[in-house]
Amino acid sequence: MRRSEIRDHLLDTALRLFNQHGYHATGIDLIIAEARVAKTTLYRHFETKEDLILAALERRDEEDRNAMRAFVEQHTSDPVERLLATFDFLETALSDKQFRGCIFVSAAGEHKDGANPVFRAALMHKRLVLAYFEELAHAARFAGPKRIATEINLLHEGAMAVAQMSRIAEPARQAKRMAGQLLAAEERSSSVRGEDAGRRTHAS
Amino acid sequence: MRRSEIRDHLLDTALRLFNQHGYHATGIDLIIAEARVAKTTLYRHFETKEDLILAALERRDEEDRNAMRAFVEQHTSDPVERLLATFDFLETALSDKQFRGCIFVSAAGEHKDGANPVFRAALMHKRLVLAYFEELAHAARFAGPKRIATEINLLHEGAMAVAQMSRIAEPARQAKRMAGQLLAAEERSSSVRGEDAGRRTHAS
DNA sequence: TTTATTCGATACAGATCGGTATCGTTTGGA
DNA sequence: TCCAAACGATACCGATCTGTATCGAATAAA
Repeated sequence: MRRSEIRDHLLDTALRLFNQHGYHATGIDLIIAEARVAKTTLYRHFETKEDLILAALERRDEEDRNAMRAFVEQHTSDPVERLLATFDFLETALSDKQFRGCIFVSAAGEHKDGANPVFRAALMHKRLVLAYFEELAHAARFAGPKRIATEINLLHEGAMAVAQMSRIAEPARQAKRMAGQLLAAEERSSSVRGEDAGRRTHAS
Repeated sequence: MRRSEIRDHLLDTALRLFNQHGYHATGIDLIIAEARVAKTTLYRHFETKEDLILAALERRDEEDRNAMRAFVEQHTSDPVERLLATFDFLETALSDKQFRGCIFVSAAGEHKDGANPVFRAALMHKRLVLAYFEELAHAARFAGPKRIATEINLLHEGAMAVAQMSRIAEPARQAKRMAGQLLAAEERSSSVRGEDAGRRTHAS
């Protein structure tokens, strides 16, 4: 394995174990055993365990948001449908047998101090996701895109929290139905091509 | 302190520290230091740390659900308003400066194995809360009380998850507005006193 | 007042934690 | 081909973890 491959492999392994057991419960010794790497090697790539956690979260942050963007954009071009398509993407995540809750929520839950770097990294991810929802809400010409985005976000968080314990993907579908109903009642400025404002959108 | 007082005091202290630092990050030594109790005393009341966690969760489970019931029932007698009043109760919880996320979600997040007793205790709490929502939805004569209850539940979970990171209580108010809007569109069987079915409920 | 129980204090056991030091081997680039 | 860097393996460090053992003092009921 080349140097960059080892680093990636370590991040993959760490993320998998963090998701499976949590952050405190996952020891360095377990990570290197699963990754089949010497302890010295790990500490040559990451100064501390916290650095490893931060690197893992940053990687997943970019991966997740890129994957959601790609999924949504190739799924539909209608701006309102794109907001709803985020729940389809969410459903694929919750459908994973290995899903054990949002790793960023768990990270924040195990590092509750607001000044903790891990907490701040998790918070940053949530802000970026919210910004994407806002971008979609803006493109859909909703009257209050910020509020719409926070509503979509709240539904996402709710679905993930419920699925964390029930271990089923249904909450994603339910959240999508709720979002569809809420969005249908929202005012939108008419588009340049004379689309109806506030028309009822169908939830796929 | 009498024996029962010590036990209660230990549970109080443990719950406070679990909420502040998490479960793994809170050591037995810290708990006994904060509770000003000898280690032998703690282990005379609880066999293991896991037993302490379970006892703490069970206590909070009953406390929380009783408090919500009491809050809701004395707040209004209208069944639909009672469903919405659960969000007012939630707001009081999120307004606490010490709120760092739902302790049951955190417990499940740190004990992710579905067979783990701590996970199961957290799951049980969530089921009982959901059952209460279902009870309220049934009393409000909604056509699909089970679905209504899971929707209310999803909004609660979403508000708590968002508030865990943003550290503000606004998500509770937003969730209430969303719930009010969703419930207003739901069909209800007319009550015996000839109340309007499906009338619009105002969100306080 | 006696007696059994519970308490606090402390020392300690054994395991595990994150992290370092050492050293021989492998490997990739100049 | 040579050399520096990165590798694996392993022993080790001090700290911390959960949990136990010991023992004298406090306490409460009979």
